[in-house]
Amino acid sequence: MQRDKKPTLSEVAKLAGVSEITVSRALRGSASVSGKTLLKVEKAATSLGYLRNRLAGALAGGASNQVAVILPSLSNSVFADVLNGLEVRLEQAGFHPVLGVSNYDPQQEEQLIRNLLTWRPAGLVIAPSDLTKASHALLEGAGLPLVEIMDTDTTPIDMGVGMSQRGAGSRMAHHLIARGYRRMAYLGHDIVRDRRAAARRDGFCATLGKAGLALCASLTLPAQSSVALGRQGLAQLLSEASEWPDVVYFSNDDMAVGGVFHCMSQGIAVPDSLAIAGFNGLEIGQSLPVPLATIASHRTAIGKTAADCILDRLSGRHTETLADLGFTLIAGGTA
Amino acid sequence: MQRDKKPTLSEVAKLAGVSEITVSRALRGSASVSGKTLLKVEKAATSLGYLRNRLAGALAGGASNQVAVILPSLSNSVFADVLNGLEVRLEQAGFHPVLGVSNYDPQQEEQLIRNLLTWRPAGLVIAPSDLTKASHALLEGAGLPLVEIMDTDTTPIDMGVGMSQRGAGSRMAHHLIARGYRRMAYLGHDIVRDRRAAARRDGFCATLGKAGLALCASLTLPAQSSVALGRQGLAQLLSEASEWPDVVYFSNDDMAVGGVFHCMSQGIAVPDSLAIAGFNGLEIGQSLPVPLATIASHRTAIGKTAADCILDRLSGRHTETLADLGFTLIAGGTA
DNA sequence: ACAGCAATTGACAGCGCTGTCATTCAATGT
DNA sequence: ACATTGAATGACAGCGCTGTCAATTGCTGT
Repeated sequence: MQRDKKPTLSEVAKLAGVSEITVSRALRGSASVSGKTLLKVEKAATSLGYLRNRLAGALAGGASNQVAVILPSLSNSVFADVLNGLEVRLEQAGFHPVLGVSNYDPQQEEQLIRNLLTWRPAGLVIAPSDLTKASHALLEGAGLPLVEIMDTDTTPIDMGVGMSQRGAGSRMAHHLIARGYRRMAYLGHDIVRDRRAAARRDGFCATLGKAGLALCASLTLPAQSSVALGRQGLAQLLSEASEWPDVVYFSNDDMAVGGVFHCMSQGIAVPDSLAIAGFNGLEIGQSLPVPLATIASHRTAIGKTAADCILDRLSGRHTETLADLGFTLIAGGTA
Repeated sequence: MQRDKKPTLSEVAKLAGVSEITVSRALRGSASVSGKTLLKVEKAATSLGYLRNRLAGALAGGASNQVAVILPSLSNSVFADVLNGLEVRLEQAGFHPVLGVSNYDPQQEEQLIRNLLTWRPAGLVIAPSDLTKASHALLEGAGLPLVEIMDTDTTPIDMGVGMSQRGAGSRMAHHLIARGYRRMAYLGHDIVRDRRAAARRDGFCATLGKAGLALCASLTLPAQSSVALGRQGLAQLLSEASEWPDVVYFSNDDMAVGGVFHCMSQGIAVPDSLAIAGFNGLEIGQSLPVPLATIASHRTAIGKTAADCILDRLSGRHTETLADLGFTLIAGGTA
């Protein structure tokens, strides 16, 4: 590892026998550089192993090519998918995500926003957990393309990409009612922190209510969602419930898959003795011996679309304020 | 969204009635600022909504607080875990990961290294897919703390954190032999691109060989690993195999879980008719009705340790060249 | 041959901050 | 009382690059 200073523009310029600014233009692919000088410059640059310093470039020119991304969690594969979609699109455009994870903690989220903004990113994508007043103010005053992702139930500050979480919950309620289920139970993970899971639950319950129904059992576990939690949670729910439910609506597919596993290990027939429904449309759920009834969220698309919003805005193109990417019911076989 | 220029140091200085450098020192928490001026400065800064510009700071001072992270994929939850570990540690220290995903493509990887280095990150963490000569040269000449993660089978350029993939394969072979299995099959995903999966397979086969055994069937599918691929792949493997194997060693847990699902849906008793082993120790495998036999890699720890390596090096502390975090055999119940 | 024009190239002045060294000033020791 | 010290503050000069505008060049048409 050589510790020497990296070569600078002016050294390349000297070697190529042109001015710094010409090197700068040549290396950035400006049109107003003749083929001959371009060649000279490129030769000089590679022979010196020159790497431009984008810190300096961004400071001088304003454009940063970094996009701040704030997610509430990475253990949840949903956000990994979103990040994946984001990264792909950003990379295509020569941009890079700078990542922050808030752990569903508003304070940490605010700190993250503040810190990431100090890098003067070209844009900011956030899956908000719960914005503090200060967070809100920071975002409003940031003066950069800003996309709030994951749900469309609230009005975005600048742009929004996602789906109606409430609507998804409602849709599943309609579906389960239509399938003839009546005794419905809910099993969720930490709903206080995951406000989108809470919105799905609310939508679900509201639709039940309109049909004159109500949850016959409900359990919310104060922990991160996981397959193990779903499995253990279903055992608890069933042992505590006063009556055996027809169907359990889980806060997401991880939990629901855990529920399916519990049933398998206890010999509970799914869906005949107990039906199971989830949310997200994860691959694992669809690869089960009996595919999971769920609602597919278009996670990767959300990431891609969010990236597009930022990129479009930066290139001056028109952008929608709110992109609702919807969701897709997967009837599956478990409900 | 106000588009106005952001307030600068000198405006804060003017308002606080001190010099720019004093503001700079105050806001960075330097010791040599009196309590009184510190207060004045902080008041002025908040009243203006001042956010430091770290672009300028890094350019002037050299220290960047960004760490470049290059991973081959994000769809694989393994890398999401690693990234998670990295992010947690970096965030604690006030650093941020800047992400690049190479898709197991050496060219893209090289491009990524080049691009990310232009941001003059404080360090670089890479899960190499396959470094080109140019990649290698870039990394060697980068002159920054550099950690190669995931496997310890090759000598790192600077620092390495991971485990022996070959050793993990070998360990599982020993285990399966000890359990009395003899007719062993292998089912893997795209091994040409995933050289770590290939290393595990090699280690597995080498150990079989030493015991006078060989794979009785083997199938490598040219696709990204997934549960669905494992499920479909096992069906194919079994239909093509000349003899029924005792056990199938899968390239990872995703694939293995798919294998378990295939068995479930076909009524193949696991492990009595067919045993199944994987790699990674994913939560899903351990939540199955019968927990998966596998080898747990310490993914989050790898991320954390890699971050620590960077941070330690930056603060001048001594760092190991190679940290082997090992792995843990989980006997499970499927083999 | 010469004005007129587009294509190239360059000089200069910062972008907003921090390292370095110099300065100020009050507190200390004898 | 006076030199000595340390704490607190400031002046200055860049970090490496790019936007702006000016200067140069080589062509064109007449």
